[in-house]
Amino acid sequence: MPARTPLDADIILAATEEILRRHGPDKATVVDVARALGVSHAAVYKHFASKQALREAVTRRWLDRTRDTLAVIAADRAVPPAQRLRAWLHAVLAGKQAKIREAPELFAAYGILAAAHSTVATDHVADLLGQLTAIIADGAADGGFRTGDAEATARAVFHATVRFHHLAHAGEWQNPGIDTDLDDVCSLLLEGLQAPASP
Amino acid sequence: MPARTPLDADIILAATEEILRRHGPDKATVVDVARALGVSHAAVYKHFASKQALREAVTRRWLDRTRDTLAVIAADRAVPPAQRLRAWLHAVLAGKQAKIREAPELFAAYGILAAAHSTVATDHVADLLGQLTAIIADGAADGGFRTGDAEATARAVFHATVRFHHLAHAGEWQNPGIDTDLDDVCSLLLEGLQAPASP
DNA sequence: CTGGTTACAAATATCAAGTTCTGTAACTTG
DNA sequence: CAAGTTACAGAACTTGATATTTGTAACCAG
Repeated sequence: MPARTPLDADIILAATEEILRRHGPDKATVVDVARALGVSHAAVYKHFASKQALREAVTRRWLDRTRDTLAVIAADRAVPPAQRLRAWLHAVLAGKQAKIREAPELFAAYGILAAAHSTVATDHVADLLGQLTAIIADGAADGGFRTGDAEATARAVFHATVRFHHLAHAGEWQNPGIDTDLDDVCSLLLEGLQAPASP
Repeated sequence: MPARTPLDADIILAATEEILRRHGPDKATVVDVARALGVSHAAVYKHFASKQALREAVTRRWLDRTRDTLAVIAADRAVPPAQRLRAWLHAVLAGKQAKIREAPELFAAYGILAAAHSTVATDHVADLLGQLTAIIADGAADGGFRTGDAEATARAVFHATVRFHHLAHAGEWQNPGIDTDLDDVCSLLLEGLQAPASP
């Protein structure tokens, strides 16, 4: 019996996200997703080539929402670049803390994906690096940042703040001192970026 | 039949390290260690309270050797603090790369220990932080570092270089660009430390 | 021919059995 | 009694039979 509901990619993604949220990434099967939609599991394979592809699509959608939120902060010319950099880095951390709190299962799914070397993870990092580069380029233009290559500098800042955004350190984000720690690293980096001249 | 060999803690530790090296941390049992020494496994328990304690003792010995090597670099007053800081951070990375290359099984054992929240890991970090603090204190005294609290600054530097010493990032230490990456972060941090005045 | 179905092979996961390992205790010997 | 032994209970690991899941193919309705 066909034509119960139309069943397109979006509906499948929403259902998958729900199943993932409920069952967690290890126990969520595509049979579960199909059952939730009232179709056979082969039907979802008409829309997604593999379980891996389905997982990636869900995670990508989820990460893109984060990216868009952060983009607003990164592009806000009203805030001076130094302050904006600090705010952006704190927002990255706060966003991930919120994700863990609200959807630990989805967060775990992202971890599995990252470990599997999916492009979803590297693409997301590239997006964030782009935003960081924009902030630093702004700072070089009018905020007193002394930097030749904004992209290389962005990479260095990203590497120096790995503890505050890389999944491997998610456990430390619960520490009460984590925001102070980030502030301290920010201060050190901003000092370096804003230094009038190098010896 | 007693009194074949004396059997003290050191002999057991050496045998354990050998077994660990050969079998890896998951497959190495205390029965294996005892067999290698030609005694019953209960004999080992006369010297170490538990398998966990035995593993910790082996790892602690191993890490202490690293600590001592790095201490030489940290304490070398002949090298100016800025350069010494850079050299020390590179030595930390190089040391871990060498460990992975030469004794991946022992390295894995350390990872298991760290995950189990053993004090061995936190003690080692404390040791390294102490060395870093000493370098920065030297820099504050005579190397042109502008820092109020050497210990807090050391912590910030340690956090900012997490990618280059935390086990979670061991996979990235194979990347060809890793040394350049560390250099770039070092430069940024040193710029911050040496900045003549903050805005 | 789009959007679904059922049916099936291969890869994976689960579970209950037997086995090995950890840790303790009671025992032996110089 | 120091330095070991054997013996044993419970926890943790194999192992292999069974069940689920993934992914594909051949088939059907509008």
